[in-house]
Amino acid sequence: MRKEPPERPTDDRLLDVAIDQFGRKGLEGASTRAIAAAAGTAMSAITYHYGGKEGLYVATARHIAEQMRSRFTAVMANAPHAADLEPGAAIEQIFAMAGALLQIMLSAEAAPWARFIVREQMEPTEAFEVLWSEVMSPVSARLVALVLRAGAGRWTETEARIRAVTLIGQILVFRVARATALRVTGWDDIGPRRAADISRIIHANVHAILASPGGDQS
Amino acid sequence: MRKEPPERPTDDRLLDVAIDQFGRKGLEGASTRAIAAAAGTAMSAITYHYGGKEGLYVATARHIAEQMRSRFTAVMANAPHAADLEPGAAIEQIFAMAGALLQIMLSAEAAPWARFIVREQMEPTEAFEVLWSEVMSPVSARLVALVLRAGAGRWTETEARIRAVTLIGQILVFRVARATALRVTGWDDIGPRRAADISRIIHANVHAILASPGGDQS
DNA sequence: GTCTATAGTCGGATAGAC
DNA sequence: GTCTATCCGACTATAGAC
Repeated sequence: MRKEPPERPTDDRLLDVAIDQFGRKGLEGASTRAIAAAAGTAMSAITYHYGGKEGLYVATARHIAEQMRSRFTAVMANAPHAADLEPGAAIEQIFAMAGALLQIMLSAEAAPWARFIVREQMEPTEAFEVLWSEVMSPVSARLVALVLRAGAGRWTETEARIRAVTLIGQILVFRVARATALRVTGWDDIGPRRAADISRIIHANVHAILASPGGDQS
Repeated sequence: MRKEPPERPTDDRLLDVAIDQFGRKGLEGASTRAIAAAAGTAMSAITYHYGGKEGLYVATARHIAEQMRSRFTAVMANAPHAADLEPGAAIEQIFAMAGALLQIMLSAEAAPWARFIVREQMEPTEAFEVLWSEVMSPVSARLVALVLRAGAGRWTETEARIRAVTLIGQILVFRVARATALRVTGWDDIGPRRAADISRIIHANVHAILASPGGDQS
């Protein structure tokens, strides 16, 4: 009876452990010994597969970027161009993006990703460039375009960009300041039911922020 | 000509460097040798003043908590009890708190604090308890009470708490996801003028989220 | 492709001089 | 109160067997 039923490849197992360890301890805090041990292999396997600790670190960023990208493209796949949308339709698209982002942020698998990414926000390395260009840039570009359409001329480009950041912040906070969010709400965890409560309120907030005063009410 | 003009005490200099180093590298990534060297003293000074690396780490959390607490109490000092306020007045109080929080988050001195705190969010240690009880708990308790008043019965306690978290998130994002916020806005830094732009939009967002549909418009 | 063995560096803690 | 000197464990990297 093995721990890894179908015996996944060594390099994949290393990557899984690396996401967790680098996210928790950082590049310098995590040790290759501990990563290799948790992956059930020898430390030198890291050298063989990734060329060393830093190589594994960048590979980790690339893997996270790929995973998040695939989840976003699933949502944004057949979405129309922002420029072609009426303001009301743009808001609907923003609801869809916000919902998807919240779902990713609250999912258990996103926890290790988030830890890794937040570290890169504070002390960006080569890995941040990968995350930005692969995931954040396309997602934020679309969000800004949609906010601009939803504003229907009420906001400048800069104002739309700032608004986009505040929208993202409302969702990110539940992952990035999770410990605090749990204390404030008095929860010990965020299950599907509570996720729905959060989603409902963020939906209401986004609508309140973006809907034009005399516009359509969804 | 000395580097430290009035020759500040060794323990204070160690604390300053520790905030920066622990924030950037984490508890395990930062080295006592590097901290002591940057503070211009010997490593054994850490043992003498703080009992070791972990002692310095907790002392760092305590120092950050004190600094933030003093800034918040300056804002919340003569503020009336939330329960005594009309909804409109409660919103005004929330504007004041949001403005103060944003100012702290955007200040240069908050950058090292934020790095330290965000790490604690992801992997809470004993230090998180200090930060929560000294700063976050009183601030968030007041914010939740104000949101509840601003809602004037429209929201349950839980809904008010979730809303409070989303309000905080809009501000935190500019510190916690600063690297991304700068990319999205296209800025290379956030000066006073841009801080005012952000403040204005957050003000508008808070108003849109909290003001009752038929209520007073500020 | 995965392992063991080992080299060389750097970490935190501590003893003891001043 | 601050320093130097030293111990020893943990780290990354690498060579080489299989």
